[in-house]
Amino acid sequence: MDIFLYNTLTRKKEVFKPIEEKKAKIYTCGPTVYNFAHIGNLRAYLFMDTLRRVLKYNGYTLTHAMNITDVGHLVSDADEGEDKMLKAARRENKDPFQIAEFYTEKFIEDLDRLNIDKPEIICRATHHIKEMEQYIQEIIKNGYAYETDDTIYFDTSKLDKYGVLTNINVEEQKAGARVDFDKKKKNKTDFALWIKAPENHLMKWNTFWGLCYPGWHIECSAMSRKYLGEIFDIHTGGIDHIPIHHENEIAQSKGATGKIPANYWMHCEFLVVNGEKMSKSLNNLYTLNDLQERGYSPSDYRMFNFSSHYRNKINFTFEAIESAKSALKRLKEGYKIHKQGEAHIEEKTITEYENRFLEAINDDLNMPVAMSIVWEIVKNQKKSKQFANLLKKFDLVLGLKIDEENKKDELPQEILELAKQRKTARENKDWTKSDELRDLILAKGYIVKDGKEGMTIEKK
RNA sequence: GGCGAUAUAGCCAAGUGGUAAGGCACGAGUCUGCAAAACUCUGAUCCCCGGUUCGAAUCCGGGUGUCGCCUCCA
Repeated sequence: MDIFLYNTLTRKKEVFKPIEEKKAKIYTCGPTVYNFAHIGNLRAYLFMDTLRRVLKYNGYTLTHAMNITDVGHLVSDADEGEDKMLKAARRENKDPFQIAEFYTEKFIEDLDRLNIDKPEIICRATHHIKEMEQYIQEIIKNGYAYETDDTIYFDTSKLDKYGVLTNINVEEQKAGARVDFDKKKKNKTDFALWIKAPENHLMKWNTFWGLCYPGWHIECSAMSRKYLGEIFDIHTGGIDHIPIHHENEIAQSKGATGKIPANYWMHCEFLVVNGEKMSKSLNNLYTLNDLQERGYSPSDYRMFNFSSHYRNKINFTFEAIESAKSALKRLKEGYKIHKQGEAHIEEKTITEYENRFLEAINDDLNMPVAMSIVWEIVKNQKKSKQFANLLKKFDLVLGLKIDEENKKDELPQEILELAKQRKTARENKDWTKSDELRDLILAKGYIVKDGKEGMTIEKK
C-alpha cells in the first residue's frame, strides 16, 4: 500500500517514493541542549517516532540521523549578546560543554521515557566542526558567500530563489520589517555561516578563518550530508523551522551542491496550552517531570498526542491529558480482556481491521483515525486472543506498551495494615468500620476497590 | 504591512462534495452492603451571510473570531 506524506515543499500530500526501494533516509532537527525539554518540544519527537514506526511497519529499513545542537546560536543576527548555551552556562555556573552534556543526557532520557524509537545516528554539532568548515569552504568556492570583518555570510541574492518553503517575497518582507538588520549584511535574508569568536567566547575552534564558531544552520547541512548523502528522503522538524532554519539549510545546500537536500519536508505543528503558545512568561511550560508530579505518565502524554493529527495544533489542557490517561487505562484493560477471550474471529474480519489501520497510518500518519479503529477492536463484543494479537501488532506503531502491566507501587506497611483491618471488618459485615477505613486509606492517598476476589488498593 | 493556520457536541478531536469517526466528561442503567472501578446506553447539521450543485461541514465569494510566524524557539 502506498504511503502518503504531506510535503511542505509542494504543499501537497504525495505518495512517498524513496530514493532506494524500501529504504528511507531521514534527517530530524534535534534539540538545542540548553535546558530540559518541555512537552511542546517532545511532541516533535513523538511525531518523528510515529513516522519511523509507520515506515518500519511498512517494511522499510531506516537510516535516520538527528543532530544535537550543543553549540550555541546567537540570540540575534547582530553579533551581540550571548548565545543560549552560554546563557545557560552562566545561569548554572558551569561551562557550556557541561551544560550540553547534562541536557543531552536528560533529553535522551525523555525519549526513552516516551518509548520513542531513536534515530540510528545521533550526532553532535561539536563533533562535526571539520565537516562544517569544509562545507562552508565549498559554499565560498562556489561564490555564495562574502566576508565582513568578523563574519562569513551566505549571500542569498546569488540564489535563483530564496524562500522555496515559505514562498516569501523578499521585497515585501523588507517593507514590513520591524527590525533593523545588521548593516554589514548585503541582504536582509543573508545569514551567518562562520563567526569570529570574541576573546571571551568559550566555544570556539581553530579553523581556516581563525578562532571561530559556526552559524545557526550549517551543522544540519554538514551532518545530514555526511550521514545521508547530498539528497536524502525526508527531512523533519518543528513548524517553526520552516521560515528560517530550513530555508537556510536549503540555501546552503544549493550553495554547496546545487541541490535541495531532501525530497520530502515534514513539519510538526505546535502544541499550545489553553489555546496559547507555551512560554515562560505565561508560566505554562511543562516538562515530563511536571506531568508526572501531577500523576500523568509519559505514556499518558503519548496517548494524548494521538488525539490530534501532527499537522494540526494540539491543545494541551489538564482536562485533555486526564482524558488520555483514562482512555489509555481502558485500552490496556480492553486488551487484557481480549487476551483471555476464547471467541473465534474470521480471518476476513481481522484482515479488514488490519487494512483500515494501515490505510489510516499511511494517510500522512493519521493517528486519530488509527485510534478509532483500535477502539472498534477493543470494544468488539467478541472477546478473542486474535484481537489481542492484532492490537499488539498495532502497538508496534502506537508504542503504548499495551502488553505491559501497570507498575504496581509497593504499598507502605501502614496501608497494608489498614487493609488487613478493613478485611476483618468486612468479614464481620461491619460496614461502618469498613467505610471509615476506606476513607482513611483514601486520605493517605490510596484508592480502595472491592472486586469479586477481594479488595485491591492503588495509589491515587 | 506580509506570510500562514484555524473555527465541528461541555472538553480533546477525525472527516475536505453524498448525508457528522473516536476518546474523555456528564446523565441513565447493570454490578455492589454502600461507594469506587468495570461494562452497556445516551448527545452536535458542523462561526455568520450569500452562491455553485440533485446534494456542502466539505467547493467559491464576502464577513467575523482566534492563533502563530515575520527576532531564538519543536
